[in-house]
Amino acid sequence: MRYKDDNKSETIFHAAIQLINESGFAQTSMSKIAKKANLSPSTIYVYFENKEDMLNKLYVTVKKEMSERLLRNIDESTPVKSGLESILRSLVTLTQNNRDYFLFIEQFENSPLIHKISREEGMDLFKPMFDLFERGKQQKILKQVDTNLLAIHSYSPMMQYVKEHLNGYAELNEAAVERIIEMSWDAIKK
Amino acid sequence: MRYKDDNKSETIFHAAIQLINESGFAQTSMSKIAKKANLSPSTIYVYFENKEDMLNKLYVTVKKEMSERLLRNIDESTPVKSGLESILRSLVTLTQNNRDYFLFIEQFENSPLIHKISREEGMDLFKPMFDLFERGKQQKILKQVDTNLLAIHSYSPMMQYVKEHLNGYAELNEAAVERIIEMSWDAIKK
Amino acid sequence: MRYKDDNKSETIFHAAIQLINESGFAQTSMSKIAKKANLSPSTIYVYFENKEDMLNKLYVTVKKEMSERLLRNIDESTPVKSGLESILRSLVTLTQNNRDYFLFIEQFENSPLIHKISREEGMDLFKPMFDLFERGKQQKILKQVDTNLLAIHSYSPMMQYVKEHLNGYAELNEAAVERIIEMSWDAIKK
Amino acid sequence: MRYKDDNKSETIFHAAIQLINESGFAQTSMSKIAKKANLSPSTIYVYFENKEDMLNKLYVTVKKEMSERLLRNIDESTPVKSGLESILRSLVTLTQNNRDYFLFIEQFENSPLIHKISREEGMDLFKPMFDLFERGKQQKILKQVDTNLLAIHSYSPMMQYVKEHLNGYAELNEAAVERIIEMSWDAIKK
DNA sequence: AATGAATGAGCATTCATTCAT
DNA sequence: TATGAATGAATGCTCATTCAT
Repeated sequence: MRYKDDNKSETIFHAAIQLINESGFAQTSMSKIAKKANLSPSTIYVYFENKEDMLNKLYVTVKKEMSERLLRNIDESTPVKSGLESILRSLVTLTQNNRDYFLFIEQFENSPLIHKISREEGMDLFKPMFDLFERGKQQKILKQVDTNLLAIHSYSPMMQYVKEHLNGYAELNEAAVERIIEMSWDAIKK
Repeated sequence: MRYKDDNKSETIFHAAIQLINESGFAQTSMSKIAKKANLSPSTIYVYFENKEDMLNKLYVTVKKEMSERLLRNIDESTPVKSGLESILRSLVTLTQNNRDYFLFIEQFENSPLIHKISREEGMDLFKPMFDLFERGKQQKILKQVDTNLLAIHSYSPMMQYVKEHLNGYAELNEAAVERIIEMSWDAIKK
Repeated sequence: MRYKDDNKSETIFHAAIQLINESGFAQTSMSKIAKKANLSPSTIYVYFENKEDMLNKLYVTVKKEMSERLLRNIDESTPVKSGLESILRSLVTLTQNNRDYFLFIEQFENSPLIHKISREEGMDLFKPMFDLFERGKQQKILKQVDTNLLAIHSYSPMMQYVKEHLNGYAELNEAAVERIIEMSWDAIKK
Repeated sequence: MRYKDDNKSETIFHAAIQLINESGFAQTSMSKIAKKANLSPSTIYVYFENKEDMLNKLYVTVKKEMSERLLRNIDESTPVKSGLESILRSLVTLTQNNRDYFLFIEQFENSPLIHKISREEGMDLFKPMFDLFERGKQQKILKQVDTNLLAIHSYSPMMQYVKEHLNGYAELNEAAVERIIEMSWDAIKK
């Protein structure tokens, strides 16, 4: 008897992400994914309940992978400012080196196809970042506002910047990255 | 001979937006749109070349409508700070009163189904906002950085905040709106 | 009040024949014909009851045009042998100069879309040729067999030859035409 | 895993031929074929790429079947005259016993829906007949003309005769068959 | 007579999924 | 576990035709 093959599951993931990024979820059929992954369509159903389930698992997996790498360098002892810098610089590197993953996530960030539960699972992963800002507030380094507002002002601008570059509208630029970090800091610092 | 009915085109738009928001583009068939719009499926093809064309036209139309309303209150004489405030407050009001439009746009902001040309058409609409920041730089009120960075720090955080509320994660809150405007201003002001 | 325009009818004919020859009846829609003829689809229905009616009228008209030209040179006084020659040579010239007409006719010669009555109408047109052979039998120049058999041996081979050339399989060749006439004559002569 | 069923392919063939003969290719939808063959429409696509592909495969298959049966009785030792007789008599029998096949072939003999390559594949099958005439020329029994002309004068008249009967214009008649063979022989013999 | 808009019916095809092995 | 065959349901779209002017 053979066992489920983790490798196969990953092969499916990669095929799916590529196709979905290229042509969208609607245009990406299970057969096409199967063909790209060199499998039979029915094999996909060994690993996922159905197409929607596959998408949601894909979403959570990728999001987890990305957030772990993003937050890998910070812990409870990281100074707030250098924590912010680390996160934002990692964001730049990560998105540049994992264009596929990132585009995929963005595509579904606002889609009704992603279940609320998957979305929440994805958000929980960023808890360490929230902890960082919490700490900053306690240390009176940051503004005494809702932590979520600090988070928003921290990552949204860089996210937006990075997104514009992935879509190919301009070259990413080290000086700009530096500026954005400073500006975000100005927004949240006391 | 019968005459084309501009109304019909709008009816299709509304039916399409609602359905797409509810279940996504893939799950929204032309027949379903037709049924909701009380039309024959073939009539849709009198107004649009195909499904993709419909989506793109929808995207540009909605984006135009929204940007016009968003920027309606600013002109070349508006002081920079009150311009920013006006835009951000309008953003809040608009998205609250036009939840459908806004969710629709967000859903396709990162989709490969939207052609580059539609996306660019959409971006051009925000020129007045860029002009405002340009002016702020000349008046030495704002940081001397790339105007795009000023723009990013101005609208991304509020956009993100508003998005979280539309998705139903929290109640929108006037004090928070106030805070976000201040924080964005801190980010971009000299 | 305007009157039906014979010209328009012909314009439709030409557009239809061209499109049908290129892609077949199934692939040729009324709209496409209308577009090629620079008309509204509904205008076609002023001249024809429906698509099938149009096809049948087209068939009979073209067949009539062709048979008239084919038999134009023979009458009751034409000697049998030169009558045969005239017809067969005309067949060659006609098909070369009216490739479109000929291909169209061939395409429907065996189609269930052509009504029996149209087909019979088409056959009646060849009466003068049958008369010629009748005369040949009376004059004891031709074999005393059913006239239809004489007809068949006269035109089928040349028709086949000509057809092979229209389909582009070989260059039409004067010597061959000469041979075919001789051979057909051998087949029917006493 | 299920296994492909050659039978299924034939079932589809038969259903298709019947429907196409009755109402033409345009009027014969894949669903109708499926229904007649007691299959799901999608199953047809397991066996054929698309409707056009199905038609072409059908054409070549039927043509092959017919030509094999037509030429089954002749080989390199068959005397020319009896070879001709055998072929023409087989033609009569075959078409009478396989009306469906024959009508189908005739219907598409001049259709642009049949690809050049299918047509050529069909023509190659008649090589043995051409060999027979080649031999007749070497033995100085037949006229020293292009072999194709001999072929044309041999089968076109009988083909035409047989066609007229399949279309129901007259009863097929043994004496006439005899005559046609003689007349064709007169046309090609030295 | 002429026509652009409108449409219900239907089409070829694809799809997510299940079956049978 | 793995899979190619099979399929009912659905899809985007086109069509012949009619409507309304």
